[in-house]
Amino acid sequence: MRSSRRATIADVATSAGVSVGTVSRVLNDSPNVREHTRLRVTEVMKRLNYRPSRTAASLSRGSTRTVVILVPFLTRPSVVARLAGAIGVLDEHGFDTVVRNVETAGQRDRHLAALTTRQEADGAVIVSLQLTSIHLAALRHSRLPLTMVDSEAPGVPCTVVDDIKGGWLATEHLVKLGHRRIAFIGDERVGNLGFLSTRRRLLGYRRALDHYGLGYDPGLVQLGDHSAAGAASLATGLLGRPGSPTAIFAASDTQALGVLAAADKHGRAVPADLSVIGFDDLESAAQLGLTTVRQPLAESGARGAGRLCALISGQPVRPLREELPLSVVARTSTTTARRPGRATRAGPAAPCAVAGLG
Amino acid sequence: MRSSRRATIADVATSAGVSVGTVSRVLNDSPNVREHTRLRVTEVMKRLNYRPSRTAASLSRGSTRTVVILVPFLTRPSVVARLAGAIGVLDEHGFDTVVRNVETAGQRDRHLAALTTRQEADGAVIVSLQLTSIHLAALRHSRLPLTMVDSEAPGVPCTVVDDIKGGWLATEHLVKLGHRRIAFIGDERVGNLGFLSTRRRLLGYRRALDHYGLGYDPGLVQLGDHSAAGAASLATGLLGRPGSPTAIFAASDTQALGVLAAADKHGRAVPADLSVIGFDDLESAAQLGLTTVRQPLAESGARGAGRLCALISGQPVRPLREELPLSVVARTSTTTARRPGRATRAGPAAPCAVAGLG
DNA sequence: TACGACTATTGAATCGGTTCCATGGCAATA
DNA sequence: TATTGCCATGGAACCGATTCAATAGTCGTA
Repeated sequence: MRSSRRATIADVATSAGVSVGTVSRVLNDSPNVREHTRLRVTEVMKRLNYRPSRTAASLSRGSTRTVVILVPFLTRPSVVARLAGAIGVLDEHGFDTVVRNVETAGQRDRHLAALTTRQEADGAVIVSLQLTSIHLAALRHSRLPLTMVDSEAPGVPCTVVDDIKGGWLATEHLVKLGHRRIAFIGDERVGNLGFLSTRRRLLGYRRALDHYGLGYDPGLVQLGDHSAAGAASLATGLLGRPGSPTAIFAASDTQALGVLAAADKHGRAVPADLSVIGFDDLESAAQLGLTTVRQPLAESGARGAGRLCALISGQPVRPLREELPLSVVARTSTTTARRPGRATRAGPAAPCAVAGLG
Repeated sequence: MRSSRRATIADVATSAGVSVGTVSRVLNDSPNVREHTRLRVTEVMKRLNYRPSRTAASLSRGSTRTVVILVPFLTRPSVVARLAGAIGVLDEHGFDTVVRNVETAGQRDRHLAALTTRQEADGAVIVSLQLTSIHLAALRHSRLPLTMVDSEAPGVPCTVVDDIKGGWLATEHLVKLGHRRIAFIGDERVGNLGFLSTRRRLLGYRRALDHYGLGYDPGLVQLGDHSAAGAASLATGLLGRPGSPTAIFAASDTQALGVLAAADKHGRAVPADLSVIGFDDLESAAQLGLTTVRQPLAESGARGAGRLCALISGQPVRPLREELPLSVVARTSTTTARRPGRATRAGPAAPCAVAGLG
């Protein structure tokens, strides 16, 4: 009658009449085990309902085969896409992925502290979070293998896109369609959190306006929270007053969705009366016919994870800063601007799919 | 000159002139440490750049403070909502969450096997995955604390909704608006994976049709893949032929979104010419004015996680099977059916927000 | 027959904590 | 002053694997 406690490698060894070393070799598929021995051991393992302890293995091996990924605002579609890309690669490499979600500055600091003050994982991927120099110093000091995705820090391998260029591309797309009054709708950073990328897209927007000789009207730049609803109310504000824009660049597809809803509410047909361009190229963008700036979301996560695996196994990662491409995907939410005298009404102007704002 | 190897608890103990037991007590905030001693030890820890090993602690403590969550199709918004709910609760309880994503039957089996054949975590949450009796037997045999969310198995604490009732509610909503030709668009299960819930919603749909004396037309039931694009093409098929439905019930909001796009493409105004109801109540549903059957997604994950924590700490979880409520959220994508003679055109029929199908 | 080469296996040290038992010191009580 | 009890601490066993040096066994070859 076996005691109720779990069987250990020692129990298996005893029961099979071999040493623990041999059992360990069986567990790890070492070639140096006679077939006959291997069979006997596996059989005993089954009989004793033996389950090797990953913890014990980690301790003696000195590595956990676990990686932490730190993401802000897990539920945002763009974040999930990156996360899924990362988890897929890590899984292929035999790593478990611990996901830590950050929604407040407090959470961010707590999780970053955990990363540096405890020895928990073989490495970490940090997504879309900007680090202060204090955080960075602590991370460096901890010697934890680290990569970053969609944000960067000196000396840390990172995978990014050029958000300034992205802002430029979106704006340029609208300018070349003849738009002159182009608004920008984005999200504000709350509590020193949130995505830095909006700021950079805004910068690209301003540079493009400047480059094409269009004046910058601060009244056309509206920042709120990241939700579609937030963007919708900002757009409502823009569209409800005189001199409203003929085109809106939203800093994310999620916000562009809100803009579309607001346009609907105002009876502004898209794209005939209002052009809208987003950012990210989520699945729903394709679905809604939203013109957008595409960035490789899943791939960014995959690359960040892949580079971390390389780092952990001691391979060099180069280049330290890796930039993925952006491109405008033109769909049916943007078209040429109407001349002031309402001369042309160009481009496809399909009828309505959706009614009202929830 | 310290060697380059990490400082251990023994190093700290020696350097602070105390025993490892005392250092451990400091680490774990035991009250039985003199303030003076505590200070000295913490100071040495800082000086030596000491980072306690979570692995070693797990091994000697006998628990990992880690939980595995198994989810299918991580990128689906409904799944993410559940996941985020679960991670939030687990984090509050001090658990790390290892996320394993399942997209194929092979992955499912591999991950389930890992759960049962190795000792890796203190517990697991399984989301939306149907288990065979073999899986279940293995899980039982492994004695791993386990809860399920959005799927169930005998003897396992689970948190679910009544999908049959949900299907009924959606259909009833349409019937009561006067619709007689109501189509169902859902996703097929591929490779014995995918969500069982669609089947059950379809069942509810059939029962409601039957209850209200409407005949069942198999031609009005279309199953494809889960994507919005897939649903769009199914809807296109339905709308393009004679005797097309006046209302469509989509098994998820994602698919409803595709239906809306298809309606748009066909020049069918929603809701005037076609009513659409979805399922889940994602954020985008609210945004698009989509009528839908709401289920508490984040809460389901949170409850599954909470019940797992209780299970791990040895508390009883009751009831074993817990059902969360469903409700119809009426927005502007459904309205009363037009009489055959096109007499009335009731309900709000707002103009268009979006143009075309990507 | 003896030697070397190679393979399968043993046994013990090791990883870095937690926890329990024993102990010494100090204060309160008799 | 002796006894009781509590509190802070020391010391060692223990968690369950991996790994490495040492050993026993096998085979081929000179």
